[in-house]
Amino acid sequence: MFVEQFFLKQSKMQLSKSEEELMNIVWKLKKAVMKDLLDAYPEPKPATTTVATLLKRMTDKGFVAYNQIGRSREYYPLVKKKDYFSKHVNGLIKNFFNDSASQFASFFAQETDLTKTELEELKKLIDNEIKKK
Amino acid sequence: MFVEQFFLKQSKMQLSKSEEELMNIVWKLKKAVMKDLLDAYPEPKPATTTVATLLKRMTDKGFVAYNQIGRSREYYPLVKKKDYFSKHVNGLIKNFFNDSASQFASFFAQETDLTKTELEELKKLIDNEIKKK
DNA sequence: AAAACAATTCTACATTTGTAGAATTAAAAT
DNA sequence: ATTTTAATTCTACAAATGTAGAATTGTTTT
Repeated sequence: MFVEQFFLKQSKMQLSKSEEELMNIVWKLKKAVMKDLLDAYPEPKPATTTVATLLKRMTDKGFVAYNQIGRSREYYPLVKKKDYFSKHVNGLIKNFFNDSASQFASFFAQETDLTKTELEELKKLIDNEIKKK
Repeated sequence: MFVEQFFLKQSKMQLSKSEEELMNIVWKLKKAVMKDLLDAYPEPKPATTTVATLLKRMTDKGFVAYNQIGRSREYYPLVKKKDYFSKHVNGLIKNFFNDSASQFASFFAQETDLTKTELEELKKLIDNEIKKK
């Protein structure tokens, strides 16, 4: 395989559903050893080896790394949730809304059930953003 | 396999990436035979058989159906884009924002690069939503 | 009619994903 | 020191996904 292709693949790679679930735990805990991760899982918890496999794959994909602490490892995220998310949402937007964020926004405002208060807050927030521009 | 499990699976089932891409085309065209679908694909187009496989899987999953027109089929979506989407976005929200739509909203407002004009429009839209409540 | 085209079905196969047992090893608790 | 616990690595395997060739069969063109 060519090196360039390798890197392309690398950057393209994304987490699978269950990796995402685990990633979420990692983000929440910030730093965690196997036990912490397992504890954070809701019932029914997966087998330790399952989590280990996922962590390995996520490490290979460059989403987490770890510090060796004795014989165990303290895992931590390599990508910020925010960044991961932006990409994700932008993918959605690109895929379904002809790359138009505003189209998505209006969809979102209409289709999600935000309460009046939440909407008010959102409005405030947007006002702030407008001021920044 | 138990019937209940079957239905559970059914409802849980979702489209894969490339199925999603195709679904998007189906939504856009509303009704389309193989040729139309292939034409709508950007270069490099997949093999006809690839699309056929995807359509088969999507049909099995209950996302598209078709009318037999002579030799070929006229495919059409069984789920509305909007519905598919809501679920999708709600999944995102649940997964990453502790199920808080407003948290997602604020993330969205801050992290997506909407222009000033778009933000203004969004604000108007939100105002409308507020009035509806 | 012969050739070219369109669509479908079958078969196939490499990768990726979900899940976890077995074996090993070190550390912690009794 | 012996047992228990925690973590890791190795191996495995079924299901899902991405992709498409081969074969077949009508349909349309030339």
